[in-house]
Amino acid sequence: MILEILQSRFAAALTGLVDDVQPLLELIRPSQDPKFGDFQANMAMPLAKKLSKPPRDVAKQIVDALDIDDLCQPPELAGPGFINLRLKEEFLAELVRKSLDDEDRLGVPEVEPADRKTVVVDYSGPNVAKPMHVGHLRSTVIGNALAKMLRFAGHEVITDNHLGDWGTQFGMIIYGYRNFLDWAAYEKNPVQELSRVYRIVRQKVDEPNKEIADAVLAETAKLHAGDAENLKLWKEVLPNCTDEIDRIYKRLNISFDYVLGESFYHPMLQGVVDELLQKGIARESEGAVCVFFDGQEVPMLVRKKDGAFLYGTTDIATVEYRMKEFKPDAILILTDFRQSLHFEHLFATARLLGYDNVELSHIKFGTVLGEDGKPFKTRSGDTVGLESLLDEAESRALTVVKENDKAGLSEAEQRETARRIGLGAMTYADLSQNRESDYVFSYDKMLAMNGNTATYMQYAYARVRSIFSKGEIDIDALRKSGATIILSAPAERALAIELLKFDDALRHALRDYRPNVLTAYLFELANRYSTFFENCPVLKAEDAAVRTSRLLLCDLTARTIKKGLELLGIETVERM
RNA sequence: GCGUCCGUGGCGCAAUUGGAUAGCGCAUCGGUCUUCGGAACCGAGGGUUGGGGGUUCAAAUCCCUCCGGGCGUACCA
Repeated sequence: MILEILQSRFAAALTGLVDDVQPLLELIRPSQDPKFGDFQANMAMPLAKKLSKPPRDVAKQIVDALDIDDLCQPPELAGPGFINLRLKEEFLAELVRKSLDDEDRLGVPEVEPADRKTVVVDYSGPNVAKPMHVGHLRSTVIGNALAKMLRFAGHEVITDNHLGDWGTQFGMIIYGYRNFLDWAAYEKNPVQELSRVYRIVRQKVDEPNKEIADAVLAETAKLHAGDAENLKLWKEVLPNCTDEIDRIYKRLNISFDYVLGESFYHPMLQGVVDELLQKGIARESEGAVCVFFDGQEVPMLVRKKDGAFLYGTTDIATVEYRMKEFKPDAILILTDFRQSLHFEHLFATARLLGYDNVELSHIKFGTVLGEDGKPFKTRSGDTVGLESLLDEAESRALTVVKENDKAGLSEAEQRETARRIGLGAMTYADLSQNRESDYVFSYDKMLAMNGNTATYMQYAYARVRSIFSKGEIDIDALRKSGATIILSAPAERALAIELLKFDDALRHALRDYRPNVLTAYLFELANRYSTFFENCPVLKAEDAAVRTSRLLLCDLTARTIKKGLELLGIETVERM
């Protein structure tokens, strides 16, 4: 909010100097050091180059043309041509007031109607044949956060879970079902037993055991060709798998607008291949049907020589379906970065098909690694199931909750608190890291509750709330009072400025689809609040006006933290 | 081989995409409490941003080169 206002003032001062002022306005930023003021404008240097004048002269020229006295102290020139701005208390107070009065959005504006997009967010996408594991958490948690943030920003968001319910892994399941199934175990826990036979087959294929590998491919091809027996088996097995997955989503508190798995697109695949051939986009090579790309040796295969379709075929069908059905401006697909080449190929093919008016983005993220630096497995070679991870998170949280409980929570309240804290810790661990980096799996790290963690923020939130309950404050009356915001103490001022950066943090996070920008902001906000909390007594403030003002700052802080965490898919607690 | 991503205090990571003295968490050491929740706060030590060269008023960021690593590289997803 601050930034937009400053930008409009600078825009006025810059008119006539360049054709396009927008890139220059981007160079107005929060100062990293308080001694340089609150914000700094860095456009004089690049502009000086264009005008071939000394940068300090250009800076001076900008400052002279700048009408900004109502917002800040006289701008200061520094270094090669930085323009440093220190905001006036009244201006900050006015903006804080606006945010306070904005019930749902806390002063964050929605995107302009012209910029409003329809965005398909494709995330999670587990293979239904095997239990979900830690690797799926990244796609699920990051996708969920981005979808929420985009929605809050004012975009039309369509979430779609592209289940892996039709690929070669099903050939393995079918083969395993026929040859290795323990019926008693299957009756008892179908998914666990299916995943056991899946692992057996998988291992044999990897050995490699050519006979079994061929048999698996044959089962897959039969399924895809419509073989009645295999289809029947698929239909028998699938509901068990999806039930299992749904249970986990429920626990993670995640839902989708659509769950259109690979099998949904199967009827369209032949058409896709025909279309690609017909338009001369694909051709036959070594018995397979392929799309080749300029300057690249490896093609994307859309039909194998045995007639079966592939990942790429399904994904093209998916793009076509989404374009027809949803008419999106953007399609975001969240997967592991190891699939980068595939998506380059897919998007290039989509453009060849004429879909060039849509943003197609592969939102990639790093791999979850074990301590050996290899993709994560337990000692026995299994992946860590998501459910056991959730259990662990909650039980660790419960221990901490019990140790620290001073509020006298009931047993049920303790459990619910632990659930929110444990789940929040896990979610936050994923979101707070730059998504493109790999990370080494560790319970301690994932479930940490000190430092830059969800728990720290939840704690900050609970502390704010406790002020209101302790003081028996009527929040509605307080908000409606229209009381003056006073920002004379440095900690009050710093907190207010941080609160007003919420919309900037969101915009920045969405620009690169990076939730960690938002977590960093929230952490900073919680820090500022802690400093404020230490230095500025609220209930025992020196006079009534200061007390009211501080209560309002507390209120806005609590609401901002709550909203921010909510956008990340993390719940808050009133007491902990 | 080719493509691609990466290398930042002991460890784990940031750095608003080229901006001022590279920040934060953990760990280590020291300090703060008769005040609203100590799951807190304040401070200290620790860095030639893998090496070298270049572009620029300005480089962790861009270019070249070398070293080290991850991933991908035709019928898995």
